[in-house]
Amino acid sequence: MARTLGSHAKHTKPKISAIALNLFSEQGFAAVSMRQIAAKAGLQAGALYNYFPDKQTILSELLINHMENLLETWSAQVLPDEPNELLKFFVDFHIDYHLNRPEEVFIAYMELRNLSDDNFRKIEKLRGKYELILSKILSDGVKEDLFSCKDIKITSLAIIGMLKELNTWYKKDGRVSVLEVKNIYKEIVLKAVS
Amino acid sequence: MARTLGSHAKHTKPKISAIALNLFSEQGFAAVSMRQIAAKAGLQAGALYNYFPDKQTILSELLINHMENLLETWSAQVLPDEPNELLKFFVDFHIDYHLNRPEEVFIAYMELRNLSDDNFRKIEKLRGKYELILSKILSDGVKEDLFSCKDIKITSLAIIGMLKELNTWYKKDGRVSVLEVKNIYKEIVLKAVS
DNA sequence: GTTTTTTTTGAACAACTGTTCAGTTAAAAT
DNA sequence: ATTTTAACTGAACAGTTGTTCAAAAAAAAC
Repeated sequence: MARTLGSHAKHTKPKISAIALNLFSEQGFAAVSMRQIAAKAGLQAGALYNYFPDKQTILSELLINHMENLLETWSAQVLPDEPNELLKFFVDFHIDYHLNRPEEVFIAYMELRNLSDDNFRKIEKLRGKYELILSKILSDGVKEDLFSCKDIKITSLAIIGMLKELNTWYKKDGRVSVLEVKNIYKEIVLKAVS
Repeated sequence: MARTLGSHAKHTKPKISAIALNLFSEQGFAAVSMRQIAAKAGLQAGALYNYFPDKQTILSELLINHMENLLETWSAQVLPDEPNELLKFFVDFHIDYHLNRPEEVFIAYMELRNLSDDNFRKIEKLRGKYELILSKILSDGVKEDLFSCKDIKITSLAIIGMLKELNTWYKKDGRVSVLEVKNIYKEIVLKAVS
């Protein structure tokens, strides 16, 4: 067998992705050049085209992987049955997952307009799935008369929006620990649907 | 008196700002060129430099004006005394103001990294002032034993984050009216600090 | 050690970038 | 009607952009 496709690529492609993620989140997609990415990877710009057909694909792969990874990680969790506990679990999970991936969160939020229509729809679909997880938790809770809210879909979006905001200001070495922040948010969320 | 400085500029400068706002919010600061802005204003790129010393200043003026305008508009409101009513008033105000200015909100969120350190600090300061409005409402309510929350600053950020999220999905011709959305959010916010 | 295949280079392409500025146009002031 | 001044043009500058591709290098397979 000849040298298998990507014998080196196995190392190089993820490296490029990681560097691109870092640069995109720092400077924005449009402000980062292929030469910049290549330089940090120890390559010439042309070499990037062995791994990605164009610049946009580097971004869309990052975004799609991020969302798919989020959903897969959720699926792997062992969930509590009781709606109150499950809602708290969701808040903890969301905060943990996102605070540990600030760069992905940032570009997922900012760079959607740089995607092709196709890739944009893919992301929207994945995002919808995630929102549905929370909507399901809320509607189950409402059915059991444990939660109360005027509109489940909007409440889901509001809660996720509130959680996302965390990423824009939270600093690990700040005034409050992750544990404290989680407790504060869990209290707010639980009261919001009470 | 000779032709006063800006006799024409009075029309042209706001026009440039409006066009830039539109383009920045659509494509992002880095992706928009001076020639693009100029073309939409019926000018050559060079003419823009009669009104702005550089590209970044177009952006920073937009952002600073947006925040100052927000604070001034708030100051001009006649506020209710009672904390519950005041909090509801704040939610209504925020939603009204921001849903009517989607482009400003978008760039205020996305393009901070394109500012110089100086301008960035200015924006942060203005933002802090706005957060303080909500913090004050909450702490007054807590004093009167009407509200309860673990951490006033974080709760303020969480609420503002939740309200901001609205701008990312709300469509005027969608399933729910602005009035309904406001009511839903007011209920969530009031319960969250109960 | 030779062949085969993958990976990378480096130059080239045509277009675009923010910004400057001498020179032109047009409008207001006299 | 003439002067003064603001507004704008259009070309130029020096650099960067995403992308392509023949040729070279490097690594695996035989």
